[in-house]
Amino acid sequence: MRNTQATIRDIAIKLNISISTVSRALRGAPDVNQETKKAVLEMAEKLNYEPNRVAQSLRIKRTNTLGIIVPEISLHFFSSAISGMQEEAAQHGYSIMICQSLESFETEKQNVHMLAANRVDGLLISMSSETKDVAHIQSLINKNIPVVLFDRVSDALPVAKVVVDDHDGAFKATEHLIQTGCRRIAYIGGPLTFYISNQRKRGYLDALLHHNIIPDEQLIVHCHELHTEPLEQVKRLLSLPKTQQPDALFCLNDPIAVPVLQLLKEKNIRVPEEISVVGFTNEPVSAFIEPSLTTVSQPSHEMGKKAIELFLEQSHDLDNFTPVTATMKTTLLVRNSTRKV
Amino acid sequence: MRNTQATIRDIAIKLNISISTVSRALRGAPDVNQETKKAVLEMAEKLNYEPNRVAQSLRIKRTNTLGIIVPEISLHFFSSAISGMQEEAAQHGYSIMICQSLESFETEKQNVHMLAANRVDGLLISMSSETKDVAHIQSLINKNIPVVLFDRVSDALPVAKVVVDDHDGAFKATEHLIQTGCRRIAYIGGPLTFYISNQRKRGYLDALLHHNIIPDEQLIVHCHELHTEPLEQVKRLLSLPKTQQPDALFCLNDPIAVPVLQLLKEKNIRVPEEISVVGFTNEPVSAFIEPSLTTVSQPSHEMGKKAIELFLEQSHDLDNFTPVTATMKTTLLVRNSTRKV
DNA sequence: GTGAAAGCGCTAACAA
DNA sequence: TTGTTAGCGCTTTCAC
Repeated sequence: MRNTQATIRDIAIKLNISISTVSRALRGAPDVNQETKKAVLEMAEKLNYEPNRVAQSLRIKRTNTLGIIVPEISLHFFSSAISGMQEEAAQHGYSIMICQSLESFETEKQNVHMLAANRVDGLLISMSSETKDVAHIQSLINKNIPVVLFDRVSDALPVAKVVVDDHDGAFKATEHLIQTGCRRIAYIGGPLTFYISNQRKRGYLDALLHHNIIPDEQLIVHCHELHTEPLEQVKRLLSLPKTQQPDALFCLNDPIAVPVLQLLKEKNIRVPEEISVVGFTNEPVSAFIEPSLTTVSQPSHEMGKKAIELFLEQSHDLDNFTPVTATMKTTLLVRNSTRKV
Repeated sequence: MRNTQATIRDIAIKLNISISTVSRALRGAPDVNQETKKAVLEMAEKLNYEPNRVAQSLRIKRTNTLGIIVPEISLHFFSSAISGMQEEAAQHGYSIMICQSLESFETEKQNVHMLAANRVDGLLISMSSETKDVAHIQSLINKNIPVVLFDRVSDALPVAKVVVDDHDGAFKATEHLIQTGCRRIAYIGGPLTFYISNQRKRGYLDALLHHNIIPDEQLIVHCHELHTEPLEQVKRLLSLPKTQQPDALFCLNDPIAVPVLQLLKEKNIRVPEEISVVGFTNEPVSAFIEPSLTTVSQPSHEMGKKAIELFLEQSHDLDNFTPVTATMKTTLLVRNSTRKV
C-alpha cells in the first residue's frame, strides 16, 4: 500500500464520468449502461486497477476476513484444519488471518484483540490448553461477531462448536486396551481446566467402570504443560514398584504419545508386550513410527470445513441463532502399539 | 464488524474534548496533558474501545499485514515456515494473511490479487510448481510492495529470497548414494520449469559427473504433477529390463519419497539392499517410516523467520534496495533407506 | 496543549 | 442511467 495505485477516481477522471458510476460498473450493478460499463472495465484493466478492500471494508463495515487462532500451526491436526477452513472460506470470498497462541493464555488474548482491531467478520478458535477464563472471547460475542470453537472448546461459551465425540473416542480406546488384556491403564492428560482433556478422561473412566475396573488415582496424571511434562510423568509411573506400574498408557494426544513411544524404546521396554500405548488425533507420524501407534483419528480437514460452514450459517442469520454443536465421528485405528485381541 | 463498537468519537463526546486529542492520547503522542491522557485511557477501557485498524490503515496507507502464499499449508515444511514467520511478524506488529495455491497457477494468481486488494504491506511467497509466468508477482513489485520469495523461488524475479543451497544439498545426497555403491541413480523431479527441481537436478548431475558416472536420460524423470505421477514414474522405472533398472532413487522431496518407500514395501523390494531412496526437506514422518528415510533437511522455521527479516530490512529502506538472497544450510541426514558406506 | 477541518478510497442514499 | 453528497473511523496539518 504505497505507490500510485489507481483508484476509482482515476478511472472516473480519465473517462470523464462520476466516481459513483465507476463504482457501480465495477461492482456489476444492474443499472449501468453497457457501454459505460465496458469502458470502465477496460480502463480499470489498463490502469491496473485493484479495488481497495480496506476502503471498502471501512465503508460497508465488513472485512470479508475471518480470524483463526490455533495453539500451534505446525501440528498437523491444526494445519490440516486450517487448510480445510482456507479452502471453504476462499470459496465464499473470505480471506483468513491466522494466529498462534502457542498454548499461552496471554498470547491468545493478544491474538483476539488484534483480530478484533482488524474487524474480522468472524473468529474460529481452538483454545490454548492454558485458557480457563473465556472473557476475551465473550467480549467478541458481545460485539456480535460470530465465534466458532473447534476441537479445543469450552462449555462456558454459548457458541457454535465443532468437536469430535471425545468421550466416545476415549471410551473406545480404553475399551480396546481392556479387551486386549490391559488392566492398569494410565491416563496421561492435560490441565484440570482443559475441556477436551476432561472429556477424554471421562470416557476413559467410564470404560473402566463399565468393565468393572476400579480406577487408580495414581495412574491418572494431569500435565500443566504439554511439551516436557508428559514424559516426566511417564518416567515417574515407570519407576513405581512393579505391581503398581501401568500396563497401558492412554495419552491425551499423539504429540504426547509419540515421544512416549520413543522413551519406551530408549528404555528397552517392549511395546505392546510390556506396555500398550494409545494416542488421539492421528498425526501422520503415528502411522509410521515403529511400532505404529494405535490412535483415535479425528477428521481434521472436515472439521475445518465444518467450522466455516457453521460461521456462514450464523452470519446469514444473525438474529435467531442457536449455538449448534457439530459432533464429528472418530475412528479407532488399531495399529501395533496395542496387543492383538 | 457490526455492533456498537466504540470509536474515538464516543470517547471524545463523553469527555467533552475533541477527537484529535483522543487520537493523540491513544497513540501516546508527547504533546498531551497527562491528565487528559489518563482520562482518555480510562474512558477507552470503560467503553471497551478497540482501535479500528481498517480505518487506521486507510488513513496511514499501511495495513501492518503481510500476505503469505504457500502451495499447501498442511505440508510440514510450509506450516513450520509459516510458524516462524508468524512469530517473527507478530514481534514487529504485523498480522499475517495466508493463502494456499494448492500447486495451481490460477489459484496463485487469484491469491496475489486478493492480497493486493487487501493492501498487504508485503508478500512472502513460495511459488506453485506450475508457476512459470511471474507477471502477477512482478506487478506487485511494480507497485512498490516488497516481495520475498522463499524455497520455491524464481530467477526471473529481482527480489529478496530465502533458499537453501539446493544444488549443494542434491550434490551431497547423490554423492552419498554413489559412495554407498549405487551407480544407476534415478532422479524423480518436478516440471521442467520448476526452479528448485532444476537446481536439485543440476546438483545430482554434477555429482554423477564428478564421480565419472554418465547420466542416463532414462533415469531422469520430470513429473508435471506432484501427487500421483511420481509413483507412476517409479513403477515404470521398476518395470524396465533388469539391467536398466535404477539402484537408487533420489526424489525431489519427502512428500514424494515417502509414498515411494511405501510402494517399494508393497512390492517387497528391499530398501536399501535392492534400491536406495533419498528425499529432500525432512518431513517429520521421514524419521519414523520404516526404513527411516535418508534426506536433506531444510531449516524450515528459520527460513520463515529469515524471510520476515528480509522483508523488514527492505521495508525500512525501500529506496536503495538490493535483492539479497539468503542461502541457508542443508544437512544430509543419513538414515536407513540408504546403505552403509 | 487542544481543536477544526480535510481527506484516505469507497458505497449508498437521494436527486436529477 | 448518471451525478452529488455525506460519511465509514481514523490521522494529521494548521490554527489558536
